[in-house]
Amino acid sequence: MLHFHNTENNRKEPFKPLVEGKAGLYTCGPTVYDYAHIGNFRAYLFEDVLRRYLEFRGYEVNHVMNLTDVEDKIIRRARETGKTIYECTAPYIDAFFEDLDTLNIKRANQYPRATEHIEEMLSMIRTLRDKGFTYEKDGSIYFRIREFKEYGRLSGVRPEDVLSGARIDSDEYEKDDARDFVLWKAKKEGEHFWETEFGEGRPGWHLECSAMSIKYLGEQFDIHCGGEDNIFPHHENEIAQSEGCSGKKFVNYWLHCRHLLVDGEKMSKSKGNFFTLRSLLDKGFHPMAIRFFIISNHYRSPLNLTMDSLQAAHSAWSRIMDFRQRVKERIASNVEAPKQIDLQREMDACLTRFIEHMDDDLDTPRASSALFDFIRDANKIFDSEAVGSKQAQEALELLDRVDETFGVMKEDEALLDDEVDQLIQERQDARKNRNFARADEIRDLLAGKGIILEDTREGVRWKRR
RNA sequence: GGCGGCGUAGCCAAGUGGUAAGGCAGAGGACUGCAAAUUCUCCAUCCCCGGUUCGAAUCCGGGCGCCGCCUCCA
Repeated sequence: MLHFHNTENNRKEPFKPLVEGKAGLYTCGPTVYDYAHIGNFRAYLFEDVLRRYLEFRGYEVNHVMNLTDVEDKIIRRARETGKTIYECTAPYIDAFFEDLDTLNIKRANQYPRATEHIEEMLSMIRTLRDKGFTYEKDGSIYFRIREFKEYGRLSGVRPEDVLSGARIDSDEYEKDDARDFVLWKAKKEGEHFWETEFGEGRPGWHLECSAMSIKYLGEQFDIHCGGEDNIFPHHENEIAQSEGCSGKKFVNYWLHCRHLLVDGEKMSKSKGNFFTLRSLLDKGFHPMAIRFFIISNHYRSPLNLTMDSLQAAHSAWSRIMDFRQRVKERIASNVEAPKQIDLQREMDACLTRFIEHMDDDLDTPRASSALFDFIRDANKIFDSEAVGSKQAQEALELLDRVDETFGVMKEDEALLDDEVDQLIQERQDARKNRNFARADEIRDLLAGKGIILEDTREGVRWKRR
């Protein structure tokens, strides 16, 4: 039985979807004013694993991720550069989707954009106004949290505590109460705006997620995710708005991932520990190693990224890929052999443990240990030469089954240029003639090009890096 | 100040009452022309102090240390 840790009550609960066999999933997406950083991708990877595992478990998932394409920083940049907000965000939207592909993140069913859902947001404001949740001040519309009795249900932040915080900053917009949040922001001079019944302005950030999730998933849906920093105030405010409108329970399961740290500290540009996916790739890290590093840690634990930990993840990932390669070679060899009962038992155990651990709030670290245990035991059996092609095929199917969720076993295009191909041939000839000096010379040369050679009984095998 | 989380081997990281998964790194052995890959062996008593219990990394209390949120930052 699948269980999730629900932020709302801080407990693990069995997952019961609203509709049998289906799962509605909303995940807070990027603000597209810059390249997403690796911390953002931790959240998207966690959500990808969640979505993949739900599908693995037979759920039909409707996954919606928003693109925040209008907010203060975007508007500021547009004003500074003289471009439209759409011109400012377009390149980063493209980059975002490229990065998703790089990390083998499955596409959501919908990527609604804030700018295309202004009407839905206005409609919510209208309803909230009619129900007495809002007030207007200087052209902006605010949500009065006092009117929503359950405010604080998700985060545990009690309204009366918010004010005691030392860092309340409300100088930009005047509110009745610093704890209230804005639904509609009056435009300032030179800013992008929409002409509406509430005046010229733009939507507040929290509103878009409520409007779009309700539009695509309904007033009630199963799962809503984001990074831990979204718990308060963003998701707390979403609940207030959404439930204020509908009068119904908005979301049944709130899942949040902890932050990714770099060298033990929160990423920030000023500390110089700020990485985009692209900058890590430039340092030579393999995208699948980055993916494995992130998904093989538990999503509710802080994750500390260091160059060493990425390197270690690469080694671990290589172990998986080396084994997979070995299995594929065995399949291709067309060897007949009686079925290995031991291997069958290990395969069954691997899948059983994998499911058991993933069912337990997506315990990917333990799920991966089930995989590694299998790889070790299977390698041992393969060493004995006792596995036939047919059973190797079954082993490959098991790996693929696991990878439906992990998504780390994406292979590189297996292309070698002619020069490298010739060098490998030349080295094989040299080895035959026992000219090991030349053979080693070539191996070192190729290593310098990032190509690693392994001499196996079946012949030479190569891989990158 | 308020809310929440964490502290397990050199590093990463599971494990929430019965005598510590897994990965990386390291040492040694097997295999190999040498490597690589693979495999075998070795490598912790769980921040500190009390308490509960037949029994605690796991529960309770108190410390110490670290982190996040309370700013439209996943």
